[in-house]
Amino acid sequence: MKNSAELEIENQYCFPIYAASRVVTKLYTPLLNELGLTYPQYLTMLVLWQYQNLTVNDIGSKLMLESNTLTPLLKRLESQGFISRKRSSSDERVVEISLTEKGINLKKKASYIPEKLSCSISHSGISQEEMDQMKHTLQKLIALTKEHHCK
Amino acid sequence: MKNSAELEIENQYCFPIYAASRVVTKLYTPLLNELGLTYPQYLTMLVLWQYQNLTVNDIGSKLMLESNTLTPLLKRLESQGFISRKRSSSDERVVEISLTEKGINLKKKASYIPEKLSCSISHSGISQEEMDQMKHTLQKLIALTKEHHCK
DNA sequence: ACAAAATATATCGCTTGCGATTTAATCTTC
DNA sequence: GAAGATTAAATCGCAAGCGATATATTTTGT
Repeated sequence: MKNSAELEIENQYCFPIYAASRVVTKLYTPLLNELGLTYPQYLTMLVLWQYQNLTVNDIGSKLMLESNTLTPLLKRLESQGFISRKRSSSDERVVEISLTEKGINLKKKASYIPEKLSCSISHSGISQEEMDQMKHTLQKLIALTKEHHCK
Repeated sequence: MKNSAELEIENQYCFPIYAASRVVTKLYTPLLNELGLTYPQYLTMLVLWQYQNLTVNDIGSKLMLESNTLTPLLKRLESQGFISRKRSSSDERVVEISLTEKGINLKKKASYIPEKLSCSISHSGISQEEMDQMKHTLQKLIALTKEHHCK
């Protein structure tokens, strides 16, 4: 079997993104367990804390998720009592998501999470500058969604 | 509601990793569909093409996955005829994974994938240097798995 | 005004990913 | 060499994630 370096796992550029994504989720997990949230649920709460009232589509465009993922996730947040879901009266296709009192209060409990996470990350020896640079590069990658393909 | 910048989605450092990971998977998907593989299955095949014979644990340590994820995935690769699974005779706890003829042949069909992907990525305007830098940072993050926590 | 297109959400079926536990085999230690 | 610890896979249950499709509503074009 030919040994092509391009197919070696160590030479993959995308594998570290996949692996790091799972590592990050695991860093969040113990913190989020205390709030009763998963990581995608936490991201959803983040945008709701920031914008208060959003439609399913609004949330989806901020998180790059669609209704096939969000609808069940939002139903779980609803059954936990953090949000409420209501059909818009002006457009019956739209479901408006809003925070309940319990959902609003959760923000206080979540406020220390970013700090805890930066603490964890600082142990990896990644500087703020490095983190900013990485974020910038990742955002270029993310922008690829809106485009074309190579044949 | 207090508006703490740290909880704003745009200021999250980990969200881009999560989002980029899904973007990358979507870039691979049309290419891998032609081979009949998913992205995690492709990663598994990569390490098998490189090392030929590995145990479930070996694959897991290279991909940072455990048997609860790998066992079903490997059974799917087996039912597709790409690999075979056999209990080790020297240690009956161990399952040895090896490539079938069909699995070996798949490597040829996969050989053009890295090139196609770099083509896609080059459209994002990310330089090779930038990609290397990002990989390096991500690997530091990944190394956090092996550690400690912040209280 | 009415048919067709577009839009928003939901549903279905499948694969991943993982925490927790189980089962079976091997290793340690006495 | 038997008891207890360790190890390797597998199993279970659940939440994501997503392609494909369905359903309902609104918009558009004529």
